[in-house]
Amino acid sequence: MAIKINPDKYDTKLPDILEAALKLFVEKGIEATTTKDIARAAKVAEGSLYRHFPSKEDLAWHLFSVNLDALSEALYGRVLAVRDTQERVRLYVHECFERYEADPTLLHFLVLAEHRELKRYRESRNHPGRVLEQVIQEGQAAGALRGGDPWVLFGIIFGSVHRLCVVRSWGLIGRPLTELADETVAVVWTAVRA
Amino acid sequence: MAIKINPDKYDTKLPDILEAALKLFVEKGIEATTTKDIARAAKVAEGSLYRHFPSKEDLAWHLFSVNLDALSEALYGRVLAVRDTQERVRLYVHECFERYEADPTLLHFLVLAEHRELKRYRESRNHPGRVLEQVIQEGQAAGALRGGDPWVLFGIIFGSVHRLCVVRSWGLIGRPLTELADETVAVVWTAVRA
Amino acid sequence: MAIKINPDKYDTKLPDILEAALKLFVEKGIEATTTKDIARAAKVAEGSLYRHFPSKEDLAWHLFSVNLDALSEALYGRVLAVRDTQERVRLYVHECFERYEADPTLLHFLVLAEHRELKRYRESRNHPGRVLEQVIQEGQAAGALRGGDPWVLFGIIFGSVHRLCVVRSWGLIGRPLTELADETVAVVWTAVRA
Amino acid sequence: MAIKINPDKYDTKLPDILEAALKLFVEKGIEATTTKDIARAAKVAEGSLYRHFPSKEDLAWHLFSVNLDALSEALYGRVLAVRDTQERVRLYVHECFERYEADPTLLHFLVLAEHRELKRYRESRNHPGRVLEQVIQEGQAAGALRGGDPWVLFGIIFGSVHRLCVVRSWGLIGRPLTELADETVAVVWTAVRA
DNA sequence: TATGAATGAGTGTTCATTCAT
DNA sequence: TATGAATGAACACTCATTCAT
Repeated sequence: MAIKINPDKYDTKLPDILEAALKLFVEKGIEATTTKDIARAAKVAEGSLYRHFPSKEDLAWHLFSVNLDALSEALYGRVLAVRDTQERVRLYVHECFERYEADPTLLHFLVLAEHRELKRYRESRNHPGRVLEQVIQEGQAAGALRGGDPWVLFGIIFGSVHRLCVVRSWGLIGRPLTELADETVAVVWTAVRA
Repeated sequence: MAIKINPDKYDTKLPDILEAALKLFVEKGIEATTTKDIARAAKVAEGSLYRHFPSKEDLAWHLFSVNLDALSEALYGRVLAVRDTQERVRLYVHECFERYEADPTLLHFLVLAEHRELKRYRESRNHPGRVLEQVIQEGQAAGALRGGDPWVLFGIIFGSVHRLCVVRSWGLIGRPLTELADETVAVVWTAVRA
Repeated sequence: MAIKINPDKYDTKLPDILEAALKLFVEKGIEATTTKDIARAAKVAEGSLYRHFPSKEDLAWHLFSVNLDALSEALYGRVLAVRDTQERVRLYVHECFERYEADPTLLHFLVLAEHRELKRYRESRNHPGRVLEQVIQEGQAAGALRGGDPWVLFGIIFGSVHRLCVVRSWGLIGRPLTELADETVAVVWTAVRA
Repeated sequence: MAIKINPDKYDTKLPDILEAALKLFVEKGIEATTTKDIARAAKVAEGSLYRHFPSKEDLAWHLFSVNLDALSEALYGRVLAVRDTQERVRLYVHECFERYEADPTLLHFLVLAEHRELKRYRESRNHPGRVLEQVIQEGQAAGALRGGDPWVLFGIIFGSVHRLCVVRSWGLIGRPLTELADETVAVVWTAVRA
C-alpha cells in the first residue's frame, strides 16, 4: 500500500465548486452568475474552474443533466417497479416531494427553472416527465385511468407536483411538501382514475 | 381630403420593437438577447430602443408587466363576474387557453417567465394566480370545493393550466388548447369539487 | 419700405443658444455638455443648433474666439492708447476686472479654463496676453520696467490678474474685483517698475 | 542565489498605465482620452485598466489626488519648516519650479487642472495654495508682509508661479524655470514685503 | 493540479449629427 | 427656418477564458 503524503494535495475541489455554482445559479440565474462569483464562493481560483469544466455553460449543463438524470433514474426505479397505477401515482408524488425537501435548492434548479438547458435535455434524455408519460399510457391501456387526451392527465399530475414545488419555493407553503403528499395524491387520483 | 405624404413618418416603431424583443426573449432568454439583436430584428437602430425605454431591462419589464397586468385584469373581470365556483373554474381555464392560442409567444413569455428578473412582479401586483386564490378561498368557504390545504387545490388547477401551456409550447400537443379546455375543466373539477 | 409680416418669424434664436451654451460649458465643461442640454436650455430643438453651427465644437469655438477677440480688442484699444507704462498696467488690470465683474460667466469661460481651445487660439490670434507682452517689451525698452527676463514680469502681472479671477470664481473673494483693482495695481507695480 | 525565470511575470503594469494615462490626459484632456487610448499607449489590454482602477474617472482622480497630495506635503514640509517669511516665499517658488522641471507633464496635469472633474479636490484636501495662504496670514501678522487684502498677495505669488509654469508648458520659455526662480522670488518679494 | 493577472471580444448605453417634414 | 425622431459609431466597462508560473 502506497504511503500517502499530503493526502489532500490532489483532493479535488469539485464538490465545493458544484455546491457554490448551484447555489448561485438558483439565486441569481445562470447568466447573471459570473465565474468570479463561483470561484469566490467555492474558494478556488477562477482558473481552477477550468480544470473541471471546459466552460461555464458546461458546468451548468453538468449540474443540470447529472442531477436530472439521477432524479429520472430514481423515479424510473421506484415508480415503474410496481404495476398498480394508483400506487405508481402515489410513489411519483411522494418521490418528487421527498427529493424536493431533501435538497430544495437542487430541485429548484432542476425543476422550477424552465431553463434553456431543459430544451436540450428534453430531446436527448429520460426526463422525470417521461416516467409519468409511461405511467399514463400504461394506466389508460389497463383501464385504470380515465380516457381522453393523455396530456390532460399529464398536465394534472405533473402540473400539480411542479406547481406545489414552485409555491413552496416562493415561501407560500410553510410545511414540508412531504406532509401534503398524501392529500395531493388523493385529490389528483380522484381526477385521473377511470 | 388632404393628401398624406409619407403618413408613417412619425409612426413610432414601438410595436416593431416590442414584437421583436418578445420573440427574442422567448427564444433566447432576456439576458442572452442583445440590444443589437433586438434592433436588427425590429429594423431600427440600436439607439432608437432608448427612445422608448431607458434600458433593456425596462423593455423586458414593460413587456412582462403590461401584458401580465392585462391578463390578470381579464381574469379578474371574467372569472369573478360570476358567483358559481364551477363556472369560475371553467372560465379560468378557458380564458387562459384562449389567450394562449391568441398569442402563444406572449403567453409563453408571461407564463414560463419565472424569470429571476421579474420576480419582483409577484411581490407587487395582481398575478393571474391571485384570481385563483380568491376562487379557491371563496369556493371552500361556500362548500363548493373540497376542504384541505388550499394550496393543493391551487396546485391542481394552476398547475394543470400552466403545464398544458408548457407542453403545448414544446410542440407536444398538436391541437389548440381551446379544444382541450372542456376536458381539462371536467377532469380538474372532478378533483377539486366538494 | 417693405412691410414686415410676422417680424419674429425669422428672429434667430442664436442669442438664446449662445447664452445657454456658455452657461452650461462653464458649469459642466464643454465635453460634458450635450447638445440636448443646450437645446433644452435654449428652448430650441436639438437640430436647430445646426442651423447656426456645423458642430458642437464650432459652437464652443465661436463662443471662445469671438469673445476673446473682443476682450483682446478692448485691451488693445484701451491699454495701448496711452504711452505711460504705469498707466498701461493700471488700465490692463482695471479693464480685466471690470470685464470679469460685468460677465463673470463669460470671463470664467474665456480666462479660467485652460481650454484645449486656447491652444488653437494662441497660435492664430491676438490674445489678451499679447497686449501685455507688448506693454512689457516697450516698458523695458523705455526703462520704465525693471530688466531681466520679461516672462517673469509677464507671470507677475498676468498671473496676478488671472489668479484673482480664479479665486473670485471659487467664491473665496466676496467683493467685486473692481474694488481690489487699485490695490492690485499698486502691489504689482511695486514689483515690476524699474 | 535563486534563478529568476521571467521575473517580471507578475510585475504589475501599473506604472505603464499611469504614465500613459498622464501623458494622454495632458495632451487631450481627461474626457477626450478613451480607455482604448490608454490601453494602447500602456501596451495592456483595455480590461487590465480595471484591475487597478474601478473606472477611468478613478484613474484620473488617483493621478490627480495622489500627486497633488505629494506636492502639498512637500510644500508643507519644506516651506513651513522655516519661520522667516521671505525664506518661505523663496522656498515655495523654488520647490514649485524644481518639481515642475522634474516632471513637467505631471505638473502640467496638476497645475493646469482646474478640471471640472477634479473640483472636489479643492474642497476636501490640502492644496498647494493652502500652504501659501498660511504663509501670507502669518507673514502679515508678523509684519513681514504688506497689509491689505491677503488675496491680492496670494494672487501675486501663486499667480506668478502658476503662470510661469503655464508659459513654460506652452514652450515660450526656453530655459528651465529653476534658472528663473531667484529672479522670480526677487520680483515677487519686492511686491509683497512690508 | 492550482493560480490569478491578463486578455479582448462583446455588452448596454450615449450622443453628435442628419434629414424628411 | 425649425423640428425631433432616427441613426450608428464610439464609449466605458464586463467577464469567460487563457496561460506562464
